[in-house]
Amino acid sequence: MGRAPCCDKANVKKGPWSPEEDAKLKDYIEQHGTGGNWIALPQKVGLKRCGKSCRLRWLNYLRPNIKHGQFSEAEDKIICSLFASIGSRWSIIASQLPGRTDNDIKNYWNTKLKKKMMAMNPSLQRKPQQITLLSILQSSAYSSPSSFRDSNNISYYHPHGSFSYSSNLLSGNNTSASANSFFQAQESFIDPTQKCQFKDSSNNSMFLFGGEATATATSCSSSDGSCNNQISHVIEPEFGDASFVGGANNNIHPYSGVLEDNNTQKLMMFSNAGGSGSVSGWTDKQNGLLWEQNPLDYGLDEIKQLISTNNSCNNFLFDDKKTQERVTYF
DNA sequence: AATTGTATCAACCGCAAATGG
DNA sequence: TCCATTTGCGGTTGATACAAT
Repeated sequence: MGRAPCCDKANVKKGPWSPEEDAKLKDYIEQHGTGGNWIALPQKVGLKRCGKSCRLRWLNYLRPNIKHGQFSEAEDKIICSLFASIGSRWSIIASQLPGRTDNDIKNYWNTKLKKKMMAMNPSLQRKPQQITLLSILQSSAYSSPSSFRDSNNISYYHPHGSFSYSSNLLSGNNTSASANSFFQAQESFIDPTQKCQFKDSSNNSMFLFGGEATATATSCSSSDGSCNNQISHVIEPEFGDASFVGGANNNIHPYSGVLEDNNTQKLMMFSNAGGSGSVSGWTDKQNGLLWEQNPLDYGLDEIKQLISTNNSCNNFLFDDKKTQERVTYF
């Protein structure tokens, strides 16, 4: 028996707020306050929303004096200094920046400021480091299409360029549903009755998995190096030609894995998120070394080191005690 | 102009802490 | 002290906008 939901999910509206909903919530709270109970609030206001959703909408957008848009240099410095001092405690960081919300700061850090900090200190750029395939298979979890994340929250990416598919790359009579069943089936992850083709965007070749009528293995052999949607690899049903060398049964997220083609000794990574995801295309297996640590993916300690060696932030470093003293909790 | 890739950010989710009976 | 409920938080997702090809 799981945890009781905070509201009746079936009768609750989700997704973006309409101007009418915003107006209702804002008017009510300005006149009556929250009443100290967010869960009961939506009913009082006449909104089909979860109480948590109302709270978030009020705190992040509707309450007075919210500041949106460009962060100033001074704000950047405060954010990076506090991050170096206390880590990703966004609500505390937000309490030092009047008008800014924790969500805003978190988004800003994750999408812009972290990259900006790294760009300012190229000496700290991590050198690409190859790791063994085996170590990924034993420790990784799915992170995002094209990368794996290990138990230290470090992600690894395929070093040979971009490789993604969306459901419209599936050919023939396959649908995104069949793609998902391909990725999600954990024990026999290739359904022998389903034929799935994927396009390798690096050279426009196609590769094929499964299918009752097994195609003869063919390879891409065009003279100009482009395969133009020819089938370049065929994985026969029930692993005739390929081995599943990573996946759910190897402690990898069930939607991700690594295939090895026994004939060519090449490897391919796949991962999936909902109706889209990625496949890596085939890559030579080089003594078991395949993936590189993502040079953009820093851990907390490295970010702290980066910030503390960066002049732009040196004047703003706090110690933990002082930070605590200055924080006001509401 | 169409397609594909990438960045952004609002909103959701699950968990832990806080609260109160 | 216990337990149920609510609140707050941080991580993550997914729709959309924008950029690149």
